[in-house]
Amino acid sequence: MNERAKDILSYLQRFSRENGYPPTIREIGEAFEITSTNGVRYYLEMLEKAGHLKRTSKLSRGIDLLTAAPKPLLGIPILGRVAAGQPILADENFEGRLATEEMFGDPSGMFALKVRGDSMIDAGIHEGDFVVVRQQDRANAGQIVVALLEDEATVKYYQPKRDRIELVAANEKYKPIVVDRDTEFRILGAVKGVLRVM
Amino acid sequence: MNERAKDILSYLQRFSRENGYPPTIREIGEAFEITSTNGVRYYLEMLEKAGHLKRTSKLSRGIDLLTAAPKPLLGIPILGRVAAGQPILADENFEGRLATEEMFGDPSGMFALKVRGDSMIDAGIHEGDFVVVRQQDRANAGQIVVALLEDEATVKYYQPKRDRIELVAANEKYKPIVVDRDTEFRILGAVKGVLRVM
DNA sequence: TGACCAACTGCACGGACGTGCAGTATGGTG
DNA sequence: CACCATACTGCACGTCCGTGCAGTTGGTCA
Repeated sequence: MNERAKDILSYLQRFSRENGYPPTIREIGEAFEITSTNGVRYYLEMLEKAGHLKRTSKLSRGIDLLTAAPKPLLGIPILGRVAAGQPILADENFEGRLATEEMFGDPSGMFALKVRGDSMIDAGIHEGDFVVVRQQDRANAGQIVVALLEDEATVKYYQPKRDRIELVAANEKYKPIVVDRDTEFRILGAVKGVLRVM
Repeated sequence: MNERAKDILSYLQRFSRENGYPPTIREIGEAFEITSTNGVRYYLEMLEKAGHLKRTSKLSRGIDLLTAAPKPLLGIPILGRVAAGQPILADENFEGRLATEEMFGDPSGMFALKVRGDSMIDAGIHEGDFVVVRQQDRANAGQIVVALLEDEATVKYYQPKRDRIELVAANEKYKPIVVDRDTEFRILGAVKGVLRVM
């Protein structure tokens, strides 16, 4: 695949993005000063063989781009070592991207809650933070869970005992909440992350 | 705009997404069992007047969708009050979505760093957390900044004094770092958020 | 110098496609 | 019951568009 073919491919991508539909053979020809439709077809066949697009025969604008344009760099770059002198966003520093998708995986079955109160402050969860929760109705001992206690959702450490469940705060000021069998209680999910916006 | 028009609009969106180009009038007609092309045109005009699309006359597949299909639900839903009985992910609870784009705005000029050490633990920034940083070379007193001190990046409170700068930790164990005029020092950015994955 | 290939031109054909106009079934409203 | 709007049908017209085939141009290599 030569330079001109690549130019045509990126033209196809730009045209599709701007117009919402791909160009016709003749429109491509105009853009590249190819007067014959077969001059264009020559390149389209080339691009199709190279796997960059799929054509539907006899269909106007039947060009389906397979190599989508690279995403506009979603997310915030994560940097590793930052040394003096070199620009911060240099490639050597780059370690990945911060995007909720990447960090927490499939968002279905996940939700977030804004934290009220300071009961989990020793776990680094402050008032106003968002906790990222994976929906589940069971949890392991010691996990931080979101639980529903008499119509209110709370974030606490989960400590099941023989005959009861204790919900322990991460703050000396608060005593553990003891949940016995008679209390309406439900685990909503396990805390998988914390996000704070300042 | 009626129900059928909405159906047609979402068909247009699905078709475009799946094929890379919008359908022709006749293709729409087939999908909705409208035998006359003018039956379809009737709806296209309606949708165009309602501002959902723009048509280029005399052009095959000249449909430009303006109301883009809702994104495939990027991000994690943020819930407000969660009450017993009703399903967690009910609409009434929904308060927005957790996505780095939405929370921190334009990602250009932003970066993230993994925190080492416990010097900011009282500010709820723990070892292993990511701090989200907006690149800037100045900061206000009291802001948490990422600063470059002799080839090492540190996260601290920024406290400028008359003749020196103090970088204060949020942990009793550490004394403020005093930066005088002779020390190589640079502010990399201001901390705008914290993200922890557990 | 002649064979060969890449990169086209030129043209005709037929079907796909948008447009315009006229007409109609259906269901409400005064 | 007439009147009107909605939601179409039916058809002809012209042009847009992809296809097929034949031919040309310029460069390279033996």
